[in-house]
Amino acid sequence: MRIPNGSEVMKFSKLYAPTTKDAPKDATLPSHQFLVRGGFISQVGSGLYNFLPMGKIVFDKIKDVVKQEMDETGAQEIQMDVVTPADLWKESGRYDVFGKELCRFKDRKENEFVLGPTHEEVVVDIVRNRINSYKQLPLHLYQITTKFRDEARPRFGLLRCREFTMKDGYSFHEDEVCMKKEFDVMEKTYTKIFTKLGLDFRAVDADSGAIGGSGSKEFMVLAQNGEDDIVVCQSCSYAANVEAAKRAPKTTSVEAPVASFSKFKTPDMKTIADVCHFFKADAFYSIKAVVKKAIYVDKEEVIVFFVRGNDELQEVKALNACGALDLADASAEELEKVGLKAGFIGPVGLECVKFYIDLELKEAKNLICGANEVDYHYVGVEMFNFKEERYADLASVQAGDCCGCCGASMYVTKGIEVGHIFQLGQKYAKAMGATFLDKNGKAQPFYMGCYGIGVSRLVAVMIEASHDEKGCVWNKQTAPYLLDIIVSNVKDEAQSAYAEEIYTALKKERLSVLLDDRNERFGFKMKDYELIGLPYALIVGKELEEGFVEIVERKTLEKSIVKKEDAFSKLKELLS
RNA sequence: CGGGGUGUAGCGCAGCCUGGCUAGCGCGCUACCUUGGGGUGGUAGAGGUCGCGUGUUCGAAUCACGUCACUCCGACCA
Repeated sequence: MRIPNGSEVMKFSKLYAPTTKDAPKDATLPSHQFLVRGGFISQVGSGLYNFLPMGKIVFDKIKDVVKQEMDETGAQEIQMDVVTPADLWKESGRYDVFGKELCRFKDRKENEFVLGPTHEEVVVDIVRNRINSYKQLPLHLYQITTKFRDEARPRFGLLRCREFTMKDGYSFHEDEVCMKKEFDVMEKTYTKIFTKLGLDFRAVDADSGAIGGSGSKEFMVLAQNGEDDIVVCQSCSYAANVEAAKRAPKTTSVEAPVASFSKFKTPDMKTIADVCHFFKADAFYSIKAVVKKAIYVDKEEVIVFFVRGNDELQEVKALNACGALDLADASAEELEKVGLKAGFIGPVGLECVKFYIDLELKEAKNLICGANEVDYHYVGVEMFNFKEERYADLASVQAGDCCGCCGASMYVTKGIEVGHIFQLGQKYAKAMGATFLDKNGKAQPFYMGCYGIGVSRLVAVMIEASHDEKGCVWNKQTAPYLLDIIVSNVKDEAQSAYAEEIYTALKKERLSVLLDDRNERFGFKMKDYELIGLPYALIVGKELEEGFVEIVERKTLEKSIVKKEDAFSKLKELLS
């Protein structure tokens, strides 16, 4: 039963929480195992999960935190349809761009629809022709609803589902300054939300992917099992997703292989290691060629990306540089077809394909690179005379690289994305013809921002961030109940009566408690308690005869013995 | 999308290679007894279109082909 302040009380004998000893065999992550074993969620199909009663309570609690903070900023909650006419997606141009993750279908009249993976198009449709003056701006609308993305490979339980719940907000502004202001408000708001949830997180610079726009920041919960690599500075506050990370230009103390420009025979030396060994040069002074097949809406094209020999290509950066929809590995045949000599590719004199060069190679000297001729390399290469547009940030920042802000060493860690905020600019408003009249009476496309939080994912993140080998360790903010009253032996009337009494008293105080009144053995109930992981337990057992009960803290599993008449006030203090 | 694997009771699995008794085991479930501070012990039970389809065969969970679902590694992923 849900009592008025939003907390819950329940008797375990009535609770639908099918706990199990065994986890599904595909559950590899703690959050997946414990949420299934603890009876919070159940899988219904690939990437599709049901929320059982306790999972639903946790979900609602997280949702409440998000909603409260959003409302605080003046954003207004709405609800958009999950089913969206495909025409809107064609208008924005994303119908072709979004790829197979966008689930498309037709109704009985053969009209095309999509299941919304995000709602920029719909929200623009909501405001266009209705907001028509700068006087009506800014405006921020948000929703907390179902999204569907047909993931290529759903996995990790709630962390990578096909159907999931997200809080997505969209703001409209008359100019960039106002948009940026809201962006900052959202950064602060998200910080409040994740702090309230008790998570260890960082706001990091990010790539904006298929959503588009210029500035974007991701909120990453630091967790070993994260899917994203984050670059973090050891000394200053700089942190970024590796897809967008910047660094101070790489340097080396190793002496340069000074030489005048010339061509050398390098038989069968196809790797950086081979070539550098041959010339006795550090890989820093070589140029690595990475060949990719870029996929565009209407064509495919082989493109070469050049980075330093001791760097790696960052694929997302490469993708952004060439503006393709996707990059795939190029096959040996494809290289041959366009005239590339695998193992001997270099930027000098390269004319048969489009290519990009990492920014850090600009104006570099004394380099070694392929001569675009089998078994030959150039030495003494100087990077001049390439067109400006050839240069782009392409290299992947690695652990040990120096921070671009303060120069200190940076390290790489794993994170789980729980929020992402974007400055969209006029991208969608322009594409969809959504304008307002500015102060000068001129029609302008809206400036937009968009802000997402993975609400259902957070249910799993809470556990990923807080568990032990026995099960979940919920904090008070998100626990399904705050306390489990464990009756050691329900056949002992004194124990049952005492437990019932304290349960009723706490219920009156509107504290969220669970009473384990099941006719099960003590060990069985304790295992369930530890698995479910409520913040506290009250054990009503054999010491009751002597006038004592025990309070257990889940986090430490420490037990403290208290007099039975002191338990109520002690618990009231702990749970409030 | 590329490469593997699996599908037999609610869950976890054996049986399949080498076709043939009534398809088993553990956990869970039901009833009774037992026990009552760490998933107690016992007795008796219930529960299965062997994913689906076609084929081979006297006979298919077992072999072949097809199909669907789930899943693992990788790629991908607001």
